[in-house]
Parts: sequence; structure tokens; C-alpha cells
Amino acid sequence: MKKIRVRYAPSPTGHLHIGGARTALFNYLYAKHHNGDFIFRLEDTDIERNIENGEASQLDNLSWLGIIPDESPLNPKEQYAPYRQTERLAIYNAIKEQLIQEGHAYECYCTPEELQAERERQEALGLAPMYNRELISEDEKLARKNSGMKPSIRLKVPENKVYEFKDLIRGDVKFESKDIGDWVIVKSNGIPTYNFAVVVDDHSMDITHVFRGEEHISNTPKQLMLYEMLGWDKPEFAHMTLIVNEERKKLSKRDETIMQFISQYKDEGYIPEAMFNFLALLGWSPEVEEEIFTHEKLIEIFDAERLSKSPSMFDKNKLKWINNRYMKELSEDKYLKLVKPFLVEYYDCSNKSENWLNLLLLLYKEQISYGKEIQGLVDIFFNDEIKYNENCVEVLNWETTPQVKENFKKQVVTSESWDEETIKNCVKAVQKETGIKGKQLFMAIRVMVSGSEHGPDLTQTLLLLGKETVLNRLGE
RNA sequence: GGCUCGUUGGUGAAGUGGCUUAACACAGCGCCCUUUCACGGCGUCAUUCACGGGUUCGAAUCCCGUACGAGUCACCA
Repeated sequence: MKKIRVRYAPSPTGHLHIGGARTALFNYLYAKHHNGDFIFRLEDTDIERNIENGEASQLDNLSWLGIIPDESPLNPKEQYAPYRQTERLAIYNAIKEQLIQEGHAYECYCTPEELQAERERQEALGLAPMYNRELISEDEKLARKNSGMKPSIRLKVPENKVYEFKDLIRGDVKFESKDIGDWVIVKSNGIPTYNFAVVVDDHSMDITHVFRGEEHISNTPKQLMLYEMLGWDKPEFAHMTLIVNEERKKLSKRDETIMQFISQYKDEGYIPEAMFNFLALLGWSPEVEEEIFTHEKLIEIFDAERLSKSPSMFDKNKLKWINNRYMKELSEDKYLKLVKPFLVEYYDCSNKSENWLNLLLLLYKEQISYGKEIQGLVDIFFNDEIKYNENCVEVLNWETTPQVKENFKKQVVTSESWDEETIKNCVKAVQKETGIKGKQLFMAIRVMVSGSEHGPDLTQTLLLLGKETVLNRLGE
């Protein structure tokens, strides 16, 4: 059997976003599961929209996720290089000439304005917009050619053909050639279009399987006709579900309800292994009931048959939950390293000791979902003013609360030191002297010193708050 | 508008003709644990699989139609 070769081929028009990352991930998992190769190739034919660092950014973010290509522009394999489409122009050109020679392609001298007008005309008539071979007359074409106008090259779509393929995810899909207009394979600037270049590249790079987004399904017949004209074997296709937002619309880069880019998750203190895990569950489900898997385990159990057909909604809560699971598994060192920068960046920590900061952070390790979440979570340790919400007011109004307050204050004032042991004894003393215990006691103290009925362990909280602050908050 | 794909609970989803009076997970709610909080544990949450027909002894699962949603129809990828 042929070695499995798959590819992720982004255009460097932006940074790695969720959809791209997932496409890369599934290709990667499929390849690794079958001991194949995962290739990174650049589809940089849209020169105008390419951004600086686009390639590096894609590669960096991929590698942050733990997806390392076996071949890329940075580690090419000689027989397949180069890996950037703009460096493969001569290859496409030769094929283009061949197609023209064989009568499969021709020069087109229509202007963008004419094409646009034609499209609008067809739409107004309720027709599917499609290229019209008779848009301009033969004489006009010749005149334009002689005036030195650069043509685009269009593929002559065969008549009455049915293009059929077996999609690994969707099963049999077929398109009729009559619904497809002659399409541009080489733009007038001499650069091939995606649908043309992708076929040439997939073939010459021995790509065996193509996992891509559903938005490409209607591109497939265009590519199939090229394989047929050129007499090449086609790869297997698998069209994955779209990722949609809460409105069930395809995730667009402008969507602000969801962070689109992998780098944003990195910047907010998410864990790469957790993202990897989460992404794998976006449109795919394992046979077993667990949902937390290591990188290696995912490679082992990945099965393309289990890719979903219906759109997957990006569930932010699920991501948070998965990330929290990974957070708990982190060693204390790694945890501190991940979260501390977010703490220091947001709060004034200049008069706090390293040890104090560490203890504080560790208090939240079990409940925190991602690094940046620490911001706002620990306000009570940094802000002098505390606000009491409605539930807290209720606690403050318990008839036992004033007693707890006075007695606890007395215990704290008379305590000689401020350590865990002392604090526990203070609380115990209050219980002994007032007879108040349980929630009436603990919750009252918690609310008085923190302004919230939720928070970390009370003793630890009091300890880190410090004796002075505790007394201040107990009032006068 | 044409073509293509999809439609299971608040959400992600399993399910490919009988084992399903629909798994698992997130969120919610309730209880337990902890003298409070968090973590954790347990329980509860679709008599029903968009709707209408049909095939079958039997359908979420197969067929047809309808509705709704999405993708795509670029010298973008």
C-alpha cells in the first residue's frame, strides 16, 4: 500500500485560526495514525492579500499546538520541493501550456467589469451566475489580444459530464458539468488560481488524502475534471463540517463573539495540549466515552470514519472545562509559570513577596480555567475597597453576624502572630465563646473579609490577606 | 435562483433496522463530602430523534416529499 501523505495548505493571508487549526489537526492525526507524512505547503497565490509573517505565524502556532510537519518550506524533501506555490510557477505554466495545446483551456480577454455586469444580469434573471463564452465577440478578442492585453486562462468545462466521488465523510456526491462555468486556471497576472494549483501540487507531491472544510465541496468537481484531463489519479477526499458560532453561521474572521485565532488562546493562558484535545473533538468523536486524551492517545484512536457530518458549534464552556482539567494536571511549577505573568501584569505586586504570590496562585489551581482568568478573580487581595453583593448583604444581616464580628475581631487583635495555626485558633475561639458554628460562623467571616460568599479556603484567605487587612475589613 | 450538504435535549454529541422506554460530556438544578468556599462524588434534566407520508413483524436508523438551516456559484483560498 502507498504511504499516506496528507497536507495542510494555508494561504498566508492571516494567522492560524480555529478552522485552519482543526483542518491541520485532522490531517495530522490521520497521517500519524497511519504512519504517514503530514506536509505543510503554502498557497500564496493571492499576492495582494498575503501578509508579512503569514507563513511563520502559521508554522509557529501549529508548533505551539504540537503539530510539527514532516515536510515544509523549512524542511523540504528534494523530490517534492519547493513548497510555496509562488515558487512553483514554472511547473504550473508547463501544465497550462499542455492544457491549451490539448484544447482543454483557452485565453479569455473579458474585463472584470464585463464579467461583473454579466453576473449581475444573470442574477437579475434569477439564473445561476456562470461564465458566458459569448460575452465578447471573436473580433473583439482578437483586437484586445493585438493591443497587448494580458488574458486569463480558462478551463473549457466538458459538456454533459457527471463528476462523482466518494467522500470519506459524506459518501457519494455528484455534480453535473452543466452547472459549472468555464473557470479561470491562470489569472491575467500569470499566477494560477487555487483550484488549478492545488491539483498540480497534490498530484506532484503524491498526496493521497485530502481533508478539508466543507466549503470546498463545490470546488471538488472542478478539480476532478482536471485530474481526468491530465490522466492523473485523484486523491481521496473528505469534507469536514464547518465550525459555526452560536448563530449557526460559519465562523467568520470578523466574528467577535468567539476568539478566532490560536494565538489569542495562547495569549490568554490556555494550554496547548488542551487546545489540541478540544480541537480534536470539534467535528469528531471517539468511540469510547472519555473525552480527555493525550496527543499520542488521539493519534492512536483517531478514525476518520467517525468524523461528523453536521456542523460543530464552537462551545466556549467546553473549552474552559477541558483547559481546567489540564490545569489541574499541571505540576505546581508549570502552573505558576503559566499563570503568574497574568497576575503580575494586572495587579500591583511590587510589595508582595514571591512566596506570597505563589501561595495565592496555588489557592486557585483547582478552579481556574485559563491563565488570564486570574485577573479579576483575586481582587480581594489587592483592592482595599470591597463591594458586597446582594447575597452578602443577607449574610451580614443574619442576627448572629454582629456577634461573630465583634468576637472574631477581639480574637484577631489579641493574637500574637499570624499563621495558619493562629488563625484556626481564632476561629475556634469565636465558636467556643459565642456558640455559633458552621455556616453561620464561617460564611459570616468569609463575607466580611472578602465581600463574596465564594472563594478559596478561608484560613488561607485570611493568612494571605494579612492581619492588618482583616482588621480593617472587620471595621472600626 | 441553481447546485451541494445538513437537521437527535439549553449545548457538544453517541447511535448505520430489533441490545435504545436514545450513551457520554458541558452547562443548569438538587443532594452528599468539607464546621464555610472550592475541588470531588451522587442524582435529575429528550416517552423522543424538524415535519408529513411510505417500506418493514419492527425505524432516530431505509425511501419519498415538505419545512428550516448552511455552504457554494470570484482573475479569494
